[in-house]
Amino acid sequence: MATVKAQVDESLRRPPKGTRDFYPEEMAARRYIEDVWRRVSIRHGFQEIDGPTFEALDLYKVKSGDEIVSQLFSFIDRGGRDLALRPEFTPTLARMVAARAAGLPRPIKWFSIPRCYRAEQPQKGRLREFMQWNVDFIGEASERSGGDKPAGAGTPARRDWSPAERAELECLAVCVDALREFGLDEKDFRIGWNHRQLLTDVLVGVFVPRERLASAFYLLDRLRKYNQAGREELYRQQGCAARERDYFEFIAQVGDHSFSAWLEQLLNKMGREGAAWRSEAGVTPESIRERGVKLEQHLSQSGLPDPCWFDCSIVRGLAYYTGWVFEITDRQGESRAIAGGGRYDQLIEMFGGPSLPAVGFGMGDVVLEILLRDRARLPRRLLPSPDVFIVNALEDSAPADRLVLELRRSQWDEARAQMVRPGLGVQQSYRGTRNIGKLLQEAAASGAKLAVILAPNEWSRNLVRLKNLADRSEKEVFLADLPAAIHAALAT
RNA sequence: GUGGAUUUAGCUCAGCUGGCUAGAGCACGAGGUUGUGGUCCUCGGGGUCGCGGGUUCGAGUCCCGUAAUCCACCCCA
Repeated sequence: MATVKAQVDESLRRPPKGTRDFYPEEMAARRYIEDVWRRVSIRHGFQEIDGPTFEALDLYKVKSGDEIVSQLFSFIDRGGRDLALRPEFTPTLARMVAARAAGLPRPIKWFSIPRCYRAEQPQKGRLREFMQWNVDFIGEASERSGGDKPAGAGTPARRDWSPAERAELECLAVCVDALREFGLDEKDFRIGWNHRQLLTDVLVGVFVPRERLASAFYLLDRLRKYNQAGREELYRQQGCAARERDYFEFIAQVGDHSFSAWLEQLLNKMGREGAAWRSEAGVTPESIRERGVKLEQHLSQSGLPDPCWFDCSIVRGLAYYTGWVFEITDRQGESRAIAGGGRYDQLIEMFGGPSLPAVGFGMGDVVLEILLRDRARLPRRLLPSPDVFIVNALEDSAPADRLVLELRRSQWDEARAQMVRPGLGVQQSYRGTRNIGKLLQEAAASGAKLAVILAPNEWSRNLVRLKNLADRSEKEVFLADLPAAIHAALAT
């Protein structure tokens, strides 16, 4: 063969920045993760959907604003349309729900496993192309809040919400169930929750003027990540008064605790300072406590195997979350977020649909896989194994080739319209050697449960040897009886 | 987009302050005992030392640039 000069530059020999090649091992790991996601979703009664990999650029501006564009891979098609590779699935979901909302049975319980794209600077756990499991529970309202209209612009929507909420619980349950199925438990992850309205009410009541709420949320999001000096800098930047700074410092010392304990601490501090609760719209410490505790009890006493902690630092940037939010983080790592989501009651409406309440969450494959590898929780053997490995020690290769194809074929009974015998996963060696020892070694490495040995002495009597690779036992079988013998051996 | 660290074979790495044809283990491939398993032995394919310049008689080693990776920012849907 003539040699050809390479036509590609060195830089073209690597996958583009922030993307991955999936060789068989990596592909098997990805499939394993996706299979768990899919299996658990279906078990919990969710149906799978998907949409286009790219959408109109404007679709992503609806909820995230213009600044999102710099973080998207966007392009213009030949008709001059602005398009973008999907950075997330929620806008597509909202579009799909809005388009058929009238005809869909409620609640709508959908999940998806889309490939998503973000033009970010890649880091550990953050790539430019990744898979993201999305689970959404749409149409199940908080009690007596279903048809609510959003409150006037400027003030967050206030509704007579009730913590007795199934959608929140189901989303959390399916998420935790998947993590459990991956072999993770409370030593590996921590569930934290917060509530937009609840937190707003507390902040306003205790120490934050309403016009400084946005700044307060921003601070809460970051307090945990900074040391003392970093926090002081933040307070200065945000123009915090001494009293605000004092409260934030107090709040920053968060650990695992219940909502009521957290609230109690704040109220005690207020009491010591002789400060008064700033009452607005009839919100009192007691009413807040009652709501928070009710939600907390609902989440923690509904059979979830893991405790849920109140965590006011979970803000989740998105403007579209309207109530409960949650985040599951890695306990041992640097609090990497494994999954996160919450309630977004106005989003479907933003995309032109009816007012439909919804709860959903996302979980990416990148952080999850790193976590599973760290904890050695990926199954040892991920590559698919054949059922049978044919070891050919005959001079001729034709009989083995014939046997391989025969065993691989399934058999369909036309008259009874049913499968009589399923095809088997069969491999044989592509090497030239007839050394049975080496071939058996290859058979064992393939992960096959059985080996069929074709060798002259037996072959001359129409016999083959059927070997169980696990316990190394073997027996002679007539060629004609082989399929039945294999199926019998596999069944045990 | 900004700053820091790193880059030698497919993987993990060695290569002292510049000096023979750049190495090991694992992995991969071929073979050895005329028919039974992760062993052993032999042999082999593989590296423009990330890439490009510079200094030097001489650069894997020193200097500059650049790319990629990781980390910290920004951002986090």
